[in-house]
Amino acid sequence: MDSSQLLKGVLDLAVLAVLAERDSYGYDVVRRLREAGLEDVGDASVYGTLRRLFKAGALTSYVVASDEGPHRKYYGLNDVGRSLLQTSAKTWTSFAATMNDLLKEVDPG
Amino acid sequence: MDSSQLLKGVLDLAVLAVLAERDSYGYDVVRRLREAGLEDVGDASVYGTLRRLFKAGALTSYVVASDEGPHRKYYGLNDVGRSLLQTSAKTWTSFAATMNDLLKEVDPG
DNA sequence: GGCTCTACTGCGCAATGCGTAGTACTGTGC
DNA sequence: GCACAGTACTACGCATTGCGCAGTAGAGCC
Repeated sequence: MDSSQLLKGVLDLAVLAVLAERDSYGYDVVRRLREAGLEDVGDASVYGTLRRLFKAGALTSYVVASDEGPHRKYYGLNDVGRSLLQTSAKTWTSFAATMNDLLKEVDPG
Repeated sequence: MDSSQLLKGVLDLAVLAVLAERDSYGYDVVRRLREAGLEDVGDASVYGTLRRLFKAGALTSYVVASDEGPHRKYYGLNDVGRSLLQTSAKTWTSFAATMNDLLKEVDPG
């Protein structure tokens, strides 16, 4: 199975999770997700997700000048985002539990 | 988050898992997935997945007449399917672990 | 001046789950 | 006999969303 498909519907959650820790900008979110283990995440996917979440009203946004390159567009969670994160996390956890249940009878050994 | 998106890339795995238990036909796979907790899975998605997996050479197929309705197209795992199931399960498990890691710092408690 | 790293945007594509309609067989109730 | 529900499958088109790639642009290094 192409692991990239697994991100569908979960990248939002992953992005919200890293933003919950602290405000961040696109390039940095990509780095942090990859460090967390999502090594194959595409940068365009993350930027797209940030834009989508912002458009959906879940994020605040502000621009900060940088010493080592172009300006950075920081994003942070607002109340909508925090609440979205909580409900999404619950949905994910319960879904993952269901899948693990389905799979446990499959264990090869 | 729309929980339907969570199925992306995972429905294959779920279908393979129920077929691993025993051979089954589309209508029955839908029922078993819903009983397992995937209540929102659409029937067309399952039929589509079965056709896709069959076309990919992961399933065998045979038709059986039924007493209580139209014929049933049974599907079962072959070697390719079993191996696909094993690798997909591993990929999923590791991915889920990564996500749980990301989320554990988010816990509202 | 060209190269790399940083940082973001936009375009179009591919995968896949879903809604809906359609076909068709069996059994039940009138 | 006929309408209807339950069973069982197929086909068409849509929406979502992650990705590849190209493009723009600033800062530092050679």
